[in-house]
Amino acid sequence: MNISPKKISDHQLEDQEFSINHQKLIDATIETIAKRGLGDTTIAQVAKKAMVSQGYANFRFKSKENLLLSSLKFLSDEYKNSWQRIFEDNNLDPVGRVIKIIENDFSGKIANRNKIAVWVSFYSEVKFRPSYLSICQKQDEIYSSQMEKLIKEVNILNNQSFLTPREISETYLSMVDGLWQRILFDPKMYSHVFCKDLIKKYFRNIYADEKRFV
Amino acid sequence: MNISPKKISDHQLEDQEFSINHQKLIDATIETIAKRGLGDTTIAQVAKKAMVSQGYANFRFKSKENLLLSSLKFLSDEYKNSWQRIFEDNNLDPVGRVIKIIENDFSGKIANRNKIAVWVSFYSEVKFRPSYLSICQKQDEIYSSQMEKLIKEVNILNNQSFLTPREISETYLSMVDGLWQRILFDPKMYSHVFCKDLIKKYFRNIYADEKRFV
DNA sequence: ACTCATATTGAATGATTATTCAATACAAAA
DNA sequence: TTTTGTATTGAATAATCATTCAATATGAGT
Repeated sequence: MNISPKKISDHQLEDQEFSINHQKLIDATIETIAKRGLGDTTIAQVAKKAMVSQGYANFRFKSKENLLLSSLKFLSDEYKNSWQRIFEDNNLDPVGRVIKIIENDFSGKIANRNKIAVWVSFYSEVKFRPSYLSICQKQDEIYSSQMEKLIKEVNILNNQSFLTPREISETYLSMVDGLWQRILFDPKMYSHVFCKDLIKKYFRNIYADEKRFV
Repeated sequence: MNISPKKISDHQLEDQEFSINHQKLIDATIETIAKRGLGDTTIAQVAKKAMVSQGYANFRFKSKENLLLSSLKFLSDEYKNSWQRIFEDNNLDPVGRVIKIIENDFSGKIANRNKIAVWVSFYSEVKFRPSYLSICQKQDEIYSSQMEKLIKEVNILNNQSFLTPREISETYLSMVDGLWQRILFDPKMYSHVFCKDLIKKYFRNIYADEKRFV
């Protein structure tokens, strides 16, 4: 892999979003990574899948690095939108929101094998590319703190005090990451139903009276 | 005629794992992946670190792919040896063994940031390289079934029946994978102590009377 | 129709890197 | 010492790819 970074300004980034080709290229990048892996993803393949010329792909994103970064940003935003909506949903009580969060984290849109493959590819490079880290980390911090806040409400309503909201929230987050990774290994065994049930059982064990965590 | 006893020549002995250079190259490969990532690891860098010529590295392992595979195998075996010993330790009661397993999974030798970086790099390629998958998967299955057996013993001794051994074991394994990944993101926050305490608290919540899970 | 600005192409370039192999160092046997 | 077989080197090769850019297409304004 041969990447020479080339920074572009925020102004340029915004401009790009209005282009159809911009999104076509990002979609093609994600598909290609999912199919061949980050290391074997070339601009030529992405451009071909997006049906533009190779030169154009590079011209549009200034560098391969920038194309990858934009793709990670896109995935990250998509995920964030999905859980943001749930945390802000006032029609649901705290437990109802927790259940929606679990279901979202193992929905077909989020926890499918292709998207997980892309996530894990980027994760694996996080140590070497600070730009990847900052995108992933910022998102994770918000998710983490929102989750903790939500669990605090559940704890109060259920008179649970042995485990702190922080502990429950951290346990949940690490289980999700771990299960996603396991879906990559063995998608049959780690079906969405299996993963959701495992996590619900974890909560049921904590909140014994809450029958919705079956 | 005096027939001297047949001697096995040095080069035959050294053929595989007995060679010093063999191990030097594997160590150098792991160090290089940890430092630069799988995608940016070149034979030239590995050879330089191992202080042999580039041509020799390739000659010895036949291909880069094979060198990577051997390195993964080495890491995998090292990990396996560490937990195998604990599962077989008859001096400890079941709970004692569980605690040792947790401590091993977050020991400096196993859960350091370099080794995790290497693991995650290989994990991320598992979907595209069946040879990686088979090495990781086989090991994981044994670990998984041993853990389940161990938890079964703990469950019986502690009259715990709401959560099945399988569920507890799967939860533990996914938490470990998730926490390892998080160590990569933020090694300060996810210290070994933090990770071990989080997991022990999980067990303490299940086995309320077992004071060793502090 | 013509001009000019922008969008897009695709072939050429240059850098990187796995792999090969002829040449050499080395060591053991004769 | 000389021979012989093996270990190791490092330079050459060939393949892959990101990146560049001169050429061309497109389309809006006049």
